[in-house]
Amino acid sequence: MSEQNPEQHTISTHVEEMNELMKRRREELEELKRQNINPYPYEFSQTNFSQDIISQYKDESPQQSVSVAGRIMSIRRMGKASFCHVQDSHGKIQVYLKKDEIGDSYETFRLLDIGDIIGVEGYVFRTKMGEISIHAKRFELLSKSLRPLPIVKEKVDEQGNKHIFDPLSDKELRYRQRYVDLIVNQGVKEVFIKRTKIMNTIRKFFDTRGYLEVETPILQPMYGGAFARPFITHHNALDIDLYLRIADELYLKRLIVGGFDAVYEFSKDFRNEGMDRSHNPEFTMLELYVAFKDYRWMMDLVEQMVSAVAHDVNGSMKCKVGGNEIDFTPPWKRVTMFDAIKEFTGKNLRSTTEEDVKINMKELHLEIEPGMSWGSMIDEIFSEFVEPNLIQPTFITDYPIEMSPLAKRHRSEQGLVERFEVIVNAHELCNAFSELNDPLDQRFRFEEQMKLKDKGDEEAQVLDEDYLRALEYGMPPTAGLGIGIDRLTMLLTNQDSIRDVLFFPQMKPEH
RNA sequence: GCGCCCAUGGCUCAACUGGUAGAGCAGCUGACUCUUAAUCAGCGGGUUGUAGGUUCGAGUCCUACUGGGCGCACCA
Repeated sequence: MSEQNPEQHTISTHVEEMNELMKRRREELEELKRQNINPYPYEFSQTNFSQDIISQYKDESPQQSVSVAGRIMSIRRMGKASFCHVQDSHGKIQVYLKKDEIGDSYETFRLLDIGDIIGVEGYVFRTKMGEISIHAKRFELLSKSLRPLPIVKEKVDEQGNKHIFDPLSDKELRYRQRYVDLIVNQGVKEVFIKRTKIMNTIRKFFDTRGYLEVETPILQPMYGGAFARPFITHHNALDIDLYLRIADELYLKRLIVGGFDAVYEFSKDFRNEGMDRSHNPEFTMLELYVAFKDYRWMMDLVEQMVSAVAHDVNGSMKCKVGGNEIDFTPPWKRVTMFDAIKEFTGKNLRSTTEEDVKINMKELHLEIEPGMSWGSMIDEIFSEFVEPNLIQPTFITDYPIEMSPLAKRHRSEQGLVERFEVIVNAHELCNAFSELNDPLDQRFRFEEQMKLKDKGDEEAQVLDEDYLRALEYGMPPTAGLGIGIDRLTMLLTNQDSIRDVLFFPQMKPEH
């Protein structure tokens, strides 16, 4: 039955689910076919973009012929002449069609709707009311739309301010049907274009320094490089379970062992955890590893890179995020974790015992959960009392060793590792350390993690024997970095939900 | 996972303490060959997320479910 003529499908299925608006459009589709107009032709030679036409128009110049293609976003019919706005990938332009000019096809235009995609050929002119428009000589239907689009109207007032009326605001519809959101909501595209620009700028920044972009496995026989519960899948032919990566860290460092000086990857990572404004089950992490460098060097690099990206994307080192203005101009403040805690709690916890910290936790009214180590309590105090206060980009350095099984012991501070995070707008933006390359210490740290795992910590890391084998061959001193691309995009585009920087955020099934 | 809030025509929203659903835009018919949130005249469109319950009567109250939002937890 696969040879059925598509013609026979047109009004067949799902008629009962259709409302009158959709039925009406199918009737128009039939009418177009009856008139021998192909509602879905194969190509159109589009030579101009709406925005270029508008920005390049000069009243004195001779008539310019143009050809644009896009979606009809509004129609104003006045008997034998009509105006409509056509939206292409760059913007919108008004089109003027009159019967004297386009003849019989004016009747075809009567069968068109908001949402239909057309191609228009004509010349550019300015209307009496002052809007640069296209006087159509000819138009062609390029795709008939069968569903009514949400109608968003806008008005530009005398001061040139745009007023949007009834924007499509239903978040569920916007996320589930992002295509509709992109069509009708101005500005949504901009966020995603910026997202790509951010990644391109980072790529350029690294490439000019000779760092190699690489790809490593997403399906891993063993997961590692972060604290998180993984997604599990199954390979039928091998009959083994595989994990979707939670990080690519251990693979990139294997490549450093293999002799690359610097490798990076934009890594789609997957973590089987709760979802909220800053967490999507799949997200994008940039990881970079550079041989013969340490975390101090990495701080300078991060400062340069992020400020370059901010400037490239927004044309300024400063950007508005919520109610704050964030200034990415280097140098950023650098403060150790313990100095930061002292600054915001008045407590010096650097040379304390586990018992001392417990007393301080109580004084600060924080709950002590069973099995909390010295390091995890310090971390808790930090996230409660320090992090919320850090708005401008700030390097927090030198973390407790328990929280960082892949980071190198601090060269001079007992119980700490050489690690930093950058906090911006009260959230972690990146995480970096001098990488642990002592294979014996790494084995010891993995074993500590395994003990936690045995105690029921589902997020403790697992011992990776092959990774240890790689380290045993010798890894040079290395600096490593991870940056959440989604969160960086949120910052630079002033979006407060990760769903607004992902085209298709994870949603529960519709029905 | 827990708590709070939300769900009404294609879209944006209304409907006082429960009285049997209304507007704007979009759509349709007609008028209009420089309009622009076009205008003018007329018309149609809803088993109010789903399933139960209370009531003479439920969009409105109750219960469960589904989906969404926010917060908390989890989140290295």
